[in-house]
Amino acid sequence: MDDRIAAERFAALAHPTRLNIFRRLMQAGPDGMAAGLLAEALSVAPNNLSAHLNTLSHAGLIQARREGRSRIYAVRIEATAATVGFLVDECCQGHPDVCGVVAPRMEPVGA
Amino acid sequence: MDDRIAAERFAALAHPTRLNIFRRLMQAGPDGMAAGLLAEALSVAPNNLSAHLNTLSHAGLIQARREGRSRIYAVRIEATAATVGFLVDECCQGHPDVCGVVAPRMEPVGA
DNA sequence: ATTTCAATTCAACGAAAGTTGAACTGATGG
DNA sequence: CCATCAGTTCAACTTTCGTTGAATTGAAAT
Repeated sequence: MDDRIAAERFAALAHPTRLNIFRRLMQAGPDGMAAGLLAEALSVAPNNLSAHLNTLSHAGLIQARREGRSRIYAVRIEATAATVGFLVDECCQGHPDVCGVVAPRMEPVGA
Repeated sequence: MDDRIAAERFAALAHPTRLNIFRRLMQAGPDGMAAGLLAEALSVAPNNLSAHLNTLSHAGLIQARREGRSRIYAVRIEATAATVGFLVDECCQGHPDVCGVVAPRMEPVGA
């Protein structure tokens, strides 16, 4: 992944409100969540929320679809995974032990 | 980890130059690297670099020590690991498969 | 057609981040 | 003590970000 894209994605996550939005959308799963519900759940003004959603969208971390008069937002899983992967790769350079935090609980299927 | 701290750390990484600094310091390992060498390696003006190092420092991602007239910077591994962990936890909420991307090549021992 | 609801867009403002060049601190060597 | 080298700090400026309230789009219902 390009450094600039990575930086843009970190920037998108670098705000408490957006981090909350992201978390909620992650909890919501692939079906996503309407903007209005997000606004209410997080007590954010709708126009304000729109701006934040736009930032996350532009960074490629989320995606919107229309449904009736609502707009449903959902996390873009591949992009998110790639971002995690990028950070992990950065971290592991020369120090794989750092990444131990990521997948320490994995058990071989046959165990 | 507190959301605000996480956001601050993402913000610290949300800049191409700082991302490069961070990567170099990761490569350098626990011994770290002098500010001057970093400045030369990354072609960044020393005062500018100082500002970025300060941002990363304040976010807790790196640490400085004095050595002669140089100042040596090194990554704070625990903090870095915690940050990766935070992001992974966020991502896995309700969708553990996302984290699969991190370690997709793992083969069950018995397979 | 008009009203209503969901959400975004716009213009304007204040606050924060990034950059630049000059001045400064602190350690080393003559 | 004076010069020098490493690095930081400072003040000024520009750019970008975040927030606010009002106006707008687009879909649904009457």
